[in-house]
Amino acid sequence: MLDIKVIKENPQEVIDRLAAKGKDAKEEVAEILRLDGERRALILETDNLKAEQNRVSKEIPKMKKAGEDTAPVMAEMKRLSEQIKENDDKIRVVEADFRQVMLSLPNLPDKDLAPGGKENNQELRQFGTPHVFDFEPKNHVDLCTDLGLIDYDRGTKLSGSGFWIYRGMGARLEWALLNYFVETHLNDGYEMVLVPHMLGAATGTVSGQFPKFKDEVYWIDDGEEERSHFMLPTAETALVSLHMNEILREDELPKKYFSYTPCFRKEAGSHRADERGMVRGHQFNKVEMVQYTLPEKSDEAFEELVGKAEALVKGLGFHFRTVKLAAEDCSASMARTYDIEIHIPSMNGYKEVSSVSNARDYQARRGAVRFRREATGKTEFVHTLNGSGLATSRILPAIVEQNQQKDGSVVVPEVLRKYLGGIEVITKDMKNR
RNA sequence: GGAGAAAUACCCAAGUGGUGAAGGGGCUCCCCUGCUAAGGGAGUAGGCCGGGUAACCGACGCGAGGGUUCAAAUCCCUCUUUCUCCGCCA
Repeated sequence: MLDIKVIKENPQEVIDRLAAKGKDAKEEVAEILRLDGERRALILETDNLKAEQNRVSKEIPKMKKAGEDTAPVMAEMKRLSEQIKENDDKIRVVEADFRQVMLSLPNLPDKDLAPGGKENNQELRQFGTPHVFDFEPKNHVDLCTDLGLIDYDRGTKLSGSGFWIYRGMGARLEWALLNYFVETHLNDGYEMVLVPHMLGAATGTVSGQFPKFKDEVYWIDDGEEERSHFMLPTAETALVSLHMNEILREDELPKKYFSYTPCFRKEAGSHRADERGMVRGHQFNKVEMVQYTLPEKSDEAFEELVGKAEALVKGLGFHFRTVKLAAEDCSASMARTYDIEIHIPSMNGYKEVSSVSNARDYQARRGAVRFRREATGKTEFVHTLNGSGLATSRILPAIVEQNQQKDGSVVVPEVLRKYLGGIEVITKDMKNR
């Protein structure tokens, strides 16, 4: 949610900055200003009526004690009471409308972002060089099938298209990756948090996935939406809501968390021929990092998160590039996002393995996550940041494709070997182990 | 899943329709006491919203949301959470 003060003071700037994100907010901004004016006028009028009501209410017991006739006052108060009720109803409607429009506006992109979409993304840096093969490399679907790492057919049998099963060395490799991520984050001083995989609707609103993306998550039960649960699409949704409606102490910040969860997404209509295998499924494993910081410290925290994600990819020995997303390619809640992309030979291109974002105070406003500034005693909104560290669903395909050898075996990245009992190469004869 | 009880500030807790939501602990400041302990005094209810340059004023505020009433912590309804008991169960 944006700050109403900023919208009021400089509506044109808000419109201009949202335009960079491909959002024409002219109508919404006008509507917000109109509703805000209406709201304030109603509140002013009604507060005065209530002040009058409170004042007279205190007189009534005194009058009764003095034996005065209170009937005329009561009649007057009855009218006042009805007027107040009527106004309160109006305020409720206006505030609900106001909130709805406010929630629908995306976050302002940082000023240094290129406007427009993907085509304006800017590569910041590269690490390493793309792998070169002296034989015809196989794609990860064939490799995973041949090596018995992934059982696509039975995944489909169990749950339909978009699901797969990790088996034997495949499951162990997946688990090794998760262990590698967990251990790294622990060493960096992040708190490990295991969250519920089914979340209440409010969490989706805080992180900014709702109301826009309600149709992209799996809902568990019918009935009233506020009481329904959905399968979490990313641990960000849970971690960013952890301190909803709390006032944190300044010295508690920054809070650094990470979570491992499966992530569940409908991915409706996003199937593409070049995304075979494990690149896009309805369920995938991810370790997610989240920080809550002081506003003036969020840029620093952002660089830390990007550095951590890069270090994980580097540790696996991958060539990657870090890309600064153009305004329109950032998701609605985010002020800035860097993607880390690795090369997947069979896809002839780079695929995102981590996305690190700074939401600034946008999510904190939606969730009322505040801290008390010691110097002033006042509350302020925290900044929230998140980054994948990492999602395995694209790392495992990259490992098997980039580390494949001519005979179809796959070299295990060195950092993972200690989690695999020292195994250095995965071969066909390891099936079902 | 069923029955009962509960939810008031940092903690404990009083308060069943009427002017400022008791009291205690803790915390902060002051006094006294040669240190300590003890004692005395004062302060300590939040957050949001509205008006105002500000001091300040007003509205709201007793788990949440509605309702009854001139007036609700208090009465009614719905929901949430916690505790106790019963049932079911990996």
